[in-house]
Amino acid sequence: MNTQKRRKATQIDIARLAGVSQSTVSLVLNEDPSRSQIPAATRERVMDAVRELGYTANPAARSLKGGRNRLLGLYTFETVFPLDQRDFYYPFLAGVEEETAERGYDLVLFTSAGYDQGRGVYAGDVNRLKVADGCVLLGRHIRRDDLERLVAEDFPVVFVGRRHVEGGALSFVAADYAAATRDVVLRLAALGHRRLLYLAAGDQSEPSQDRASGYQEGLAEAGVTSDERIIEPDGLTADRLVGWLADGVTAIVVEPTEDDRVAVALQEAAASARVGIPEDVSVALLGDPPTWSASPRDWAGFSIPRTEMARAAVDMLINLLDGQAEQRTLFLPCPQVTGDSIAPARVRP
Amino acid sequence: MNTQKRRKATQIDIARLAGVSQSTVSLVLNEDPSRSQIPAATRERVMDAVRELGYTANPAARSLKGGRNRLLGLYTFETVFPLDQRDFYYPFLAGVEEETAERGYDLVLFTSAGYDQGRGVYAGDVNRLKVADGCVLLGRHIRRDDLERLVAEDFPVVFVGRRHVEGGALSFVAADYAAATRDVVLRLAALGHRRLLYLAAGDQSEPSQDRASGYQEGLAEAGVTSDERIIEPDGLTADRLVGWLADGVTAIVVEPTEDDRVAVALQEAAASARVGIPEDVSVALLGDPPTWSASPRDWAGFSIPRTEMARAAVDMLINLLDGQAEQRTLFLPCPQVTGDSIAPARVRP
DNA sequence: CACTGTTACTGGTACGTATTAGGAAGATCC
DNA sequence: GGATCTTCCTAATACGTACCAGTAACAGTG
Repeated sequence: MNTQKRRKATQIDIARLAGVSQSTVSLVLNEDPSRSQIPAATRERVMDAVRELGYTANPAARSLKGGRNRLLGLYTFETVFPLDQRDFYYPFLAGVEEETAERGYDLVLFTSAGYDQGRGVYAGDVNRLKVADGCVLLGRHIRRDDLERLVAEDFPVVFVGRRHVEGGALSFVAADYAAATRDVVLRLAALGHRRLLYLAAGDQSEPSQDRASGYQEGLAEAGVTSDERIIEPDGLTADRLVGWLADGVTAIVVEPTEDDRVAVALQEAAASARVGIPEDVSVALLGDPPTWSASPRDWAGFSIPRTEMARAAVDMLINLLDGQAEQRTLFLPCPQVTGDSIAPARVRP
Repeated sequence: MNTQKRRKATQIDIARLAGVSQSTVSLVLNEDPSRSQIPAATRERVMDAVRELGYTANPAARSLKGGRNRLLGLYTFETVFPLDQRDFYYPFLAGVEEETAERGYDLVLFTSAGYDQGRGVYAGDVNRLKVADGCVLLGRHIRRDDLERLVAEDFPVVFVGRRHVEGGALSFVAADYAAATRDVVLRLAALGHRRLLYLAAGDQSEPSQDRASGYQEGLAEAGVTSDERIIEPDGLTADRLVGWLADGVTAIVVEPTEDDRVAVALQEAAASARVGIPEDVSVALLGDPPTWSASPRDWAGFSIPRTEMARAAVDMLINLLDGQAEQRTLFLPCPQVTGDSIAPARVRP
């Protein structure tokens, strides 16, 4: 049946069998059949040979010729499949995968797993990502130096999320946290809240900055003058919650953290202090709610269009590759979520 | 700073910059540094040039030449990130990713997304997988023809799960469903059950076959002669359940399906018929329980070592690549799960 | 019959890498 | 001072494909 040597059939084998040249085989296989220069008879002969030998083109050779791989990279600064954070990453991954597939590319997964063993972006001064035509970047705990170096090398790269780099030329697709946060503040103001509390994560990442500036913007716009801004790492106790309410706070705006511990702690504090949400205090979440919470609820706030961000990033990357654009930044709107955790401010006695 | 022309640097560029030949560059990059023929001085010069130009090997050229990419493929016959099945696939993906990363490979994700648009393994006669050194395969709804073609081409491939192919030479890492199912039957027999009901999915996939044969084996070994084997697509009603019990069935063995509808339907039927599990009937699940069930419970049965399977598959694939083995099949044991859904058979009145 | 045009192909080369065979220069030995 | 051996490097080639330039054969035209 088959030859002993299991070498793969090449166009040359086809050519020999069909009694034509390799060039002719290539033409038959690639030329548009409708307006071809190859007559039907020859075409048939070649295709018969193709079928007989079970020929399939070698993509390596093909892309070697074309200069492109049709491979897109996905580099994550954290492990791609962290079981405890799957809900956070899943939509991003799904979006990247879908868009990549639709565009006819394949995806190379890079992880910084084993960074200490030299498996970051640069493995021994060599940029691993370069096996791909370009790369989508993702992750909360980024390495600034890696990013800067990538940008300096100007390897085509798009970050999912706003990230700033000294050189200044990092393309990204981000969620418009500023606008969404401002809108949350306006919603609360419209409900009569005049004294807000902002529970921030306390880091200086770009997403935090964007939310903070949107918050300020909202305060100014709504004419809400009173404002407490508190960085709360852990000690979010029932006592403190009660204290804030006594101070006149009627609504709390919570920035989500990686493990959502602030939101969860707040919920627990409220429960143990018998403070009703939203009866006694309104709570808005600046992002998606924790899905793994023991007592899930329908938080008001906004949601992050993760899948769309990822798809847009892939789209942008491919445009970069095609030379359609130099460097771009794109902000996607975050839909407001109505939820049931905010209510009109109670008239103070 | 950077060249205007954004062509990727090649070994020839390095060679020119370092004042050596392309061959020398290749030697420096590939030769084992310890016992190399290239003196340290030259080596340094070349490496400096490599760093300066940010050179990375072109994987297409490399694999065209027959060399290695350090890229492993992961081909899934379904989309990799289907949100509704995430719990099924997640452990596999995690296992593949971990093992791949640990071995110093990167992962290329191939998806059949848009199979209808001609994006299977063979997109227009091109075996896309070939950009990788080898490939791990995964999925429930496989395409036999694609598999056969892959095996015929003898591209290095390992399936996660037992799959049979006409040619007969498909390597795989599978869960030992037969042994695990036999053990489940023996457990039930030890509890005094003499009349079992087997709810099978009704397809002829290899996993189904393995479970079925293990079931028969268990029956024979335990001397349980009475046995009902029923294919139940949908109409699993409370009435039928009651009927089975009236017939003397004391235990039900359920084969999991993709959407776990059989298990869920059984649970609902039992609830509405006020049949207690395990008081009135014991139920064992031949696989992991549905995680998204409305009323989750601790099913007895066995669990599928998904992550281990995936890791073992990657390991096997790398061994194949290194020429350590020709073709291998490996069965991993499935740990029995005690659960609370089985109990001693009630003595019949 | 010389001419132009068309049809149906083929030769040759480039893509970037790995590898083999071998060459030039110097060192070592007698 | 030749012979032999090392050391360090290069030329050449192969991998499989795509595509350009070209050619041989033949048909049509005047």
